[in-house]
Amino acid sequence: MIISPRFLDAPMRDPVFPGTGMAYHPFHAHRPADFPMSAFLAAAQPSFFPALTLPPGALTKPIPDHAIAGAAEAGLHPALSHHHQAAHLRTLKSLEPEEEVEDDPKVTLEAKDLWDQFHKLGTEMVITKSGRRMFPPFKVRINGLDKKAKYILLMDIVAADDCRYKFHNSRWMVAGKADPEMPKRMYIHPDSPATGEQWMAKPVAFHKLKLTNNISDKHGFTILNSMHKYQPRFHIVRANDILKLPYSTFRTYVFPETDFIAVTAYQNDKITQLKIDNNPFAKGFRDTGNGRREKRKQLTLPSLRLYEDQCKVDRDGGDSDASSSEPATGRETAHSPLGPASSPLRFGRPSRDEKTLTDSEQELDHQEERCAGGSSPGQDPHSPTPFSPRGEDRVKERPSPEKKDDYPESRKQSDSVFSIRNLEKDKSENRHRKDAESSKKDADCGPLGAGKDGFSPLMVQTESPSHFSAGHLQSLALSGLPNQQFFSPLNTGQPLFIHPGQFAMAPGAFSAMGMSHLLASVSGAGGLENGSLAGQGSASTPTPFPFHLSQHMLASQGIPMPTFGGLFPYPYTYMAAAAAAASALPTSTAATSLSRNPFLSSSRPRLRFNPYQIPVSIPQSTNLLTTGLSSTLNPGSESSKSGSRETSPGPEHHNHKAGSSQRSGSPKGPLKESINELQNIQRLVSGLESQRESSPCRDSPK
Amino acid sequence: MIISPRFLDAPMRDPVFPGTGMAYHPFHAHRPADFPMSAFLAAAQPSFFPALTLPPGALTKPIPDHAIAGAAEAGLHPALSHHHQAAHLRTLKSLEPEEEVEDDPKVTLEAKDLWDQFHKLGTEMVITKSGRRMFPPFKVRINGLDKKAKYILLMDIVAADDCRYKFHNSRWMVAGKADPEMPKRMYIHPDSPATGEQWMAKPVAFHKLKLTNNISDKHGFTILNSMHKYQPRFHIVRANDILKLPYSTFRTYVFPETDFIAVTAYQNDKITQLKIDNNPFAKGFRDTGNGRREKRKQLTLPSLRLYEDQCKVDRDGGDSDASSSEPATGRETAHSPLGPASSPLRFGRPSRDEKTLTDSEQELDHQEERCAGGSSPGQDPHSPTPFSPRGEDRVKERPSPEKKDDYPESRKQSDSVFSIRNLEKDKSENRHRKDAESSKKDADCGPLGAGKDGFSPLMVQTESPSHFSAGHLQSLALSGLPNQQFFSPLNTGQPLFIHPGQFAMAPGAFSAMGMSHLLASVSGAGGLENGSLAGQGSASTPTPFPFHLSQHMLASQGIPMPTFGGLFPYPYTYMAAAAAAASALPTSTAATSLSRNPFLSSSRPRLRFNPYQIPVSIPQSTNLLTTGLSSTLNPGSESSKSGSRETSPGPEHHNHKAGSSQRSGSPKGPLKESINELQNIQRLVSGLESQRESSPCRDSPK
DNA sequence: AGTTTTCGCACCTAAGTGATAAGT
DNA sequence: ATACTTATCACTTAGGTGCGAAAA
Repeated sequence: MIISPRFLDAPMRDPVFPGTGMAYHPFHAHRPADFPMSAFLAAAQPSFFPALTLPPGALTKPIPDHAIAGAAEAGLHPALSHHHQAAHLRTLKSLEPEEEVEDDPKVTLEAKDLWDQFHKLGTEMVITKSGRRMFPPFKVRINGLDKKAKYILLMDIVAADDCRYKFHNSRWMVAGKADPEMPKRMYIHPDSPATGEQWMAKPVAFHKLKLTNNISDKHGFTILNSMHKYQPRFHIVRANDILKLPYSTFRTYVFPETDFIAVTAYQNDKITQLKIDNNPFAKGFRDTGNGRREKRKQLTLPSLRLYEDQCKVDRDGGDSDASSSEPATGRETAHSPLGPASSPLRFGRPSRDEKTLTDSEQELDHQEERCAGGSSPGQDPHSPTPFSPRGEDRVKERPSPEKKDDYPESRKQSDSVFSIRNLEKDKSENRHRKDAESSKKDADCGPLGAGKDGFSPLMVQTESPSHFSAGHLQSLALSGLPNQQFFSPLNTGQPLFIHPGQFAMAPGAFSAMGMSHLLASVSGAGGLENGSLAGQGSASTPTPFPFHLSQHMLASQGIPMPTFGGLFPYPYTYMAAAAAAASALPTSTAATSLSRNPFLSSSRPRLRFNPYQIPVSIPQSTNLLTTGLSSTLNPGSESSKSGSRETSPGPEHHNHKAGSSQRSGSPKGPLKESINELQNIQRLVSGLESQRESSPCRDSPK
Repeated sequence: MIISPRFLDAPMRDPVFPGTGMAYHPFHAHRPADFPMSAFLAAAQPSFFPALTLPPGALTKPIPDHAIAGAAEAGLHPALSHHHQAAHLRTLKSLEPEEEVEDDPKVTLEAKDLWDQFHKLGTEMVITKSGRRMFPPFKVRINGLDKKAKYILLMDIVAADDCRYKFHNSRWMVAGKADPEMPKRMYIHPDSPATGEQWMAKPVAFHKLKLTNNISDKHGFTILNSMHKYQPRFHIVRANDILKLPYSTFRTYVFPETDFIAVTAYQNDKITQLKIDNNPFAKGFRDTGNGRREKRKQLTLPSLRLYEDQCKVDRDGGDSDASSSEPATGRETAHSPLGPASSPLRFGRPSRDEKTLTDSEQELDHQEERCAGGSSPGQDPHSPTPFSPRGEDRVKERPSPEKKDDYPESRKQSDSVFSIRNLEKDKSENRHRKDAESSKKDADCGPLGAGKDGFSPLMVQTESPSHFSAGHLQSLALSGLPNQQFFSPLNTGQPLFIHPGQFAMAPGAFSAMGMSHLLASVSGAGGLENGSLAGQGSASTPTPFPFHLSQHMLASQGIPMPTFGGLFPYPYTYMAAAAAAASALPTSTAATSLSRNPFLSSSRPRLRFNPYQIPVSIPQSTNLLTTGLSSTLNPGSESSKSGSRETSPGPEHHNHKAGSSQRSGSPKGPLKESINELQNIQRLVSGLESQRESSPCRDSPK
């Protein structure tokens, strides 16, 4: 009743793309044409649209016949899609309907070296009332999509743990339990939906996503709690319409090096300086003898390669999310002849810093400390050097700080992918990197050593049957790659029990280009607020209850839902909460994707889910479920190895702190039951035990 | 053989929306699901997308059930689109599939008064190598769409006549025959496709369209010839996918007051000053006692209401085409509580300046002069006053120059529509407006009198059967509203024989939001390049030949096709060239829509067409066909009256210079034949004689 | 008293604008 | 020399940054 066993005993296919370190997820699902459509809202109005841009040369390639297929997908009758191809002009393959080509997305983080530099220091992101961008821009390069299929790309930011932090004695410390979560919002990339070919053409940037601490934000910005740690996530959904989002498979990627602590004012001067040195908009604060830079001191590092220098290479083909004002952050597209200026090191054979997994797990008992240390190693000494040399060797060459020449490397996406493969295979080594050496020194080594630590995205793929019972909670395993000082797997097992309707989009995203309908909400099964778990009652039936959103505003970035509770007085089917993150997957290579877990990666049937929580009565309760199933890969586990867990709960992982189950704060009476149900499901799905009752953060460790 | 008679004797429905002056075009066409898809290209890549923005509050309205219908349109099975509506939440109407609701688009030009001010002086648009926006931004307000249906909105700029101009003695003079046309590009509004509701929510702006004189432009900008006169056109296409564009019905609207002469440097100081005074980006050049403004002299008009003042009212809900950098041009949206600051006068009962038609026609022999006078009345004295008072009376009141208060007026779109109706009925009057009084005086009166001259858009609607033979050339009649000094009907009968594939979009428009496929080209029938007219041979058969575009680049604004010729070595079916413009329609009110012509406006079968030329071997030859059928409304002709022309050639119009048939420069040997064929077709279709062999512009009249 | 948040500010990028002077 | 074109410039809007003082 809780969960159909078919999800568990489905035959598993090779979950791992051979040698890539990326999850291999053949996609055969047909567009859910036969899926009951339920509650969808489409009231967006075109407005204020910065226009979309296609880079020169985008169409230069021979005409893809998939265009035709695409036409069919777009609503044309397939039979009408291909006629009389001018044979002499055709440079393309076949005219057959070409149904549902399998895809196998491989995602790499752009500017990984920059992210690593920040991560070493404990990344901080300023959140303001008016909304603030993330500075190291979240940008990914994608491969392995079905060129003809349409995809919707999304991003969200979830709590990385259950702690509140404070910056004390120049380092981040846990300062208690997390505050109530803010309403979650899913940011839909404004280009969505677009074809795989389009997405793969250049790095996909999410510059338009803005962070705010304004709980009553009306722009659709992502609302965060200051002094809390967060983990951005990236989702790929194969769907040609936003309306299908709730019923589609989400493939989720997590890059542990992109976690950060939200702040209203920078705490760590090194972070500040790193931002100033790399963010072109902060150029005015650089120590270029202009005076007036008191606070900056000696932090400026002469040899530090500035991020903006890497960028600006590709002026023409901006990033896909680039808006008019994204000076340098989006410049290193592979599309450009100069190629992505972003982390060249990143593409080299990744140094294998894997295996830290085991070590990380051993740190379980230091929960609080780990919470703090995870992102603020500013003071911690781990020598980063050991790895960089090797990685560099395999790469063309270590690019000079002043490089603009990463073109050769950037151009080869295959290279980057390849590096990932190697990563996967090298996981036997475990290296501890000295965390940032204080002040300038660490900055120097950053681009080199830090650039190629073995971080890889963790991937989770779920497929939600429309009548998904209870919701399969999946945990997003974070590849807690022991980059340098990777304290331990993050408690990324954030409760992902978010209202499915919480989608946010870039300005205008919904209104135009096929996104015209506003997905105000999605249907959910079972009335959670009534105390019944979604998986029960109507939840198990494929008859979702459509519901209308009485959304109060349409923001430039999305459709913020009013806070949970009271908004959805009627029962609805939720597809499933996405995986709360499993605790960090220590193996860097294996960490690339949760899908390696045979269970999760089984190509079909997959789980569909909305990576959000089921709406609950009160905002605080949104985090009811902490994923007990931190389906982390065992250290050193090979892709093939993961297959052993197929239908059984699988090997429990040792990371105790993985999913912190149900926060004490939120679960209400009736919800408890639901939670238990969900947890059971989780266990089944993930094959991991979900015990952890206590919050990982007892209180301030100090 | 040339053209199927069914187009001619189709029963006509009331072509005119009662009292609106707008064409009434009931739309029952089903999305061409059964239309043979042929050559389509879909290779766009997401890139550099300024994000789209949805204004806060866009979703505030009750959830539209059409959202569901929209979902069905988007590719979902209709049967699956509506389920279990949560009755208690539903504020909407019915759940029925709601198929194909008729629409009746009414389009009004935004900031008409500003346009009029410029037009009086002879609008000049700077074109640069790097691309330049139009200053009075082309912006329209739309009504009467099917809220649930999806539409693609387009804009293009076609030659207004066949002349080359020079600015001599402070006035524009014809200086010979037009230079070879540049490759045409169709600009697709980046928000396309979007629902009628979305388009109607606020004025639709085309700010992102850029003009250039760089023939090798790689951005997709619209390429124009300097010193030539052009006429922007606006198109509404009911289609939910760009791929269907070539097979869809184009409803074309022409606003005569938006014509302009392309220049590389301003010639008329008054134009310069008007731009400076109204364009916020040129604020730095205003005579605000800053000194350094030598050339500006006394042109600054104290009482002149600045365009930018009108704008800025609606900060939040930007225009639909507004990008990040569109300071003031797109601010007067009706969406805003303050309402559109744009021409309030425009909405009043339009003054009936009609009837000038006859007069204009009488000026036929002064072709050269008319060419010149049409847009450069700077020196010509025609008293504008006669009309303005009346128009003002009907309007609320003449807004004060410093008004910000047009909110009350702007808010009532119904008003604007109503005014148009009146316009239509008032066409019996013909008024000559004094052209701009020289220097400041005219500027003063501009906002008043000029603001409400009877300009209305001309509308042409065609429906192209996929197997459209030869192509039905339709002429776009320009309502040569004798605003002030409307010299005469413009030779808007520009050859619209453009390659159907010449579409340009705003940056990224193609890549995302459902526009992901790039429409690189469309199919055409018959091998034009082979010397056979499209209407012949395969043209008459419904089997279009798909062809692939070997386009060399994808520009930010579109997919520029390589210049005509050599690109499409294979035969293809072209849908039909859109109307070359009929010469000016003197009647202002009648001019609102060509559809009033019974022939053109017959609701079904309508003609489908691509408002572009069939590709020809050489760029110059693109203008092979000058529309012989300048289907202009006869002066004072009522909508019902136009019905007489239905199948017969109809009353020939007196405007000799209307369609200048085949330019001497381009037509090559084999093309000649095709041209003749097309001309014949034109005659049949338009019921107008297409004689005029000689170019309207003999040479410099002076 | 200490920490965190807010606000205005100066400084930046990005891009639209006409003037000007130099080309053609 | 004329007439038009081009590049550079100063100036603008719009918006992203961190600073620093003030507020909470």
